[in-house]
Amino acid sequence: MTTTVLICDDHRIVREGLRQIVAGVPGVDRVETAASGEEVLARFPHERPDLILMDVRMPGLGGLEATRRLVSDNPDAKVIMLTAADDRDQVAAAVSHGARGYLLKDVSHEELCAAVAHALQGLDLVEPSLRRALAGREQLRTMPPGTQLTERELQVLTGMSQGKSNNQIGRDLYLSEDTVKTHARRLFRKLGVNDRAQAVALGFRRGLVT
Amino acid sequence: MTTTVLICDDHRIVREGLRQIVAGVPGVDRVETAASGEEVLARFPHERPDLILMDVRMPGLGGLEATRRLVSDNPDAKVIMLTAADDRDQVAAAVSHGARGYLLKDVSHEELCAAVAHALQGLDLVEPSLRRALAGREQLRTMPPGTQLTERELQVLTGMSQGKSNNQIGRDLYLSEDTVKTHARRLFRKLGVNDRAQAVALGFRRGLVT
DNA sequence: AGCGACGTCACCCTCGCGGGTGACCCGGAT
DNA sequence: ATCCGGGTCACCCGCGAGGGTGACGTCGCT
Repeated sequence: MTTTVLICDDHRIVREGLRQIVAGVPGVDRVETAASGEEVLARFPHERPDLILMDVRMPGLGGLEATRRLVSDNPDAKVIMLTAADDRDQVAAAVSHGARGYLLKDVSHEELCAAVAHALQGLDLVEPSLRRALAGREQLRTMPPGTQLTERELQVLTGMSQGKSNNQIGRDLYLSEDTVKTHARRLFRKLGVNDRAQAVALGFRRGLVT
Repeated sequence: MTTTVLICDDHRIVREGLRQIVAGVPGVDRVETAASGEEVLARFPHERPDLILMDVRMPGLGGLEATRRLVSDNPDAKVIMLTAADDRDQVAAAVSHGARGYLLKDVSHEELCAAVAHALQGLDLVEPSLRRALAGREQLRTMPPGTQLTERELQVLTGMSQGKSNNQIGRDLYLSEDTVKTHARRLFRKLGVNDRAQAVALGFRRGLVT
């Protein structure tokens, strides 16, 4: 039985770098690469990799959404999210979306090897420096729906990030301005912000909008 | 005489990946790595690398500002910016800041080797797919001061991206709210936007704020 | 049948935002 | 000496944004 690791990142350089490192891990027989979350979803059913290393920040389907869908369809999939050092929000979100663990992108060669080896043995990964960020993990998993942005709210936030007024957003979505304002108020509450500028900033930082 | 390439990226994985590739380029004798723009500035005078590969997106001193300062102090420095596929604004900005060229992060192994080899021969690099983005290069270089954000304006924009009101920004910077509003108006004009939400979005997209 | 989340819309009210304009000071370039 | 860019501050004005509240419909779950 062969052990396969699938690497997913939109930057070829990162893919190759990871491949070089992961290929040297004892017990890893094959290393595959994918350039997008969509590709992972499409290939997983056929290739059944034992472990997936996936970047959070990707164009199109982001790492979070890709993981959520993947794990939803394939509960046995093991996903380790790769993240920059500064997006703890995304890390917490990743775990709540079904990732088995996460790694900072600036881990050393050795740490990465060890992490992959551990993950292949079925262990979940928690980077020490960010352990506290996961203290609220259970809260995230069992978080009442009231704290996740709904589709509509995300559409309104996207409109805001494009500099549109509530009225313009309403016309785009075939809604009244008052309805847009209602969604705006609700998403402000969920994000814990007071105005659209803050919402846009937080949206960018959390990767909700691009 | 040895030929040295200095790689600068905040992610160790990317550094190692690039090192693997660049080390194989004919004519390259040494490959050094740095984790931040500050480190490059500090080490350049002593090590005098023949070529620097620098990521645009880095915490602290960004790739753009690091390049600007480096080239300002050392006009003979050769810098190639590494950029994601979607930030053309930053590419144009990079060139205007003194970079000799740029590469998309998902270039192939071969393209990267060829690019490094060319750069070491003193040629500037222009990725075909983004050549048009540089049509305005001269405009950028000779751009009248009226279109670059001033230090104050950037401070105000930063405050906006942190969700602060004009009043709060004023208190932070020891200015009156009216003065903040004046800076806000001016930076809106320069960015071509109508409100702070648009300004924040554009700021994030152009890498002016993080 | 009841409940809660979501979506839609409306009304009121307050306040900060953004635009326009004018003014003064400073420093560097011509 | 003059001009211009930048910084600082002030006034007025209109409008959109944001908060509060209430309402009604549709789901899906229990």
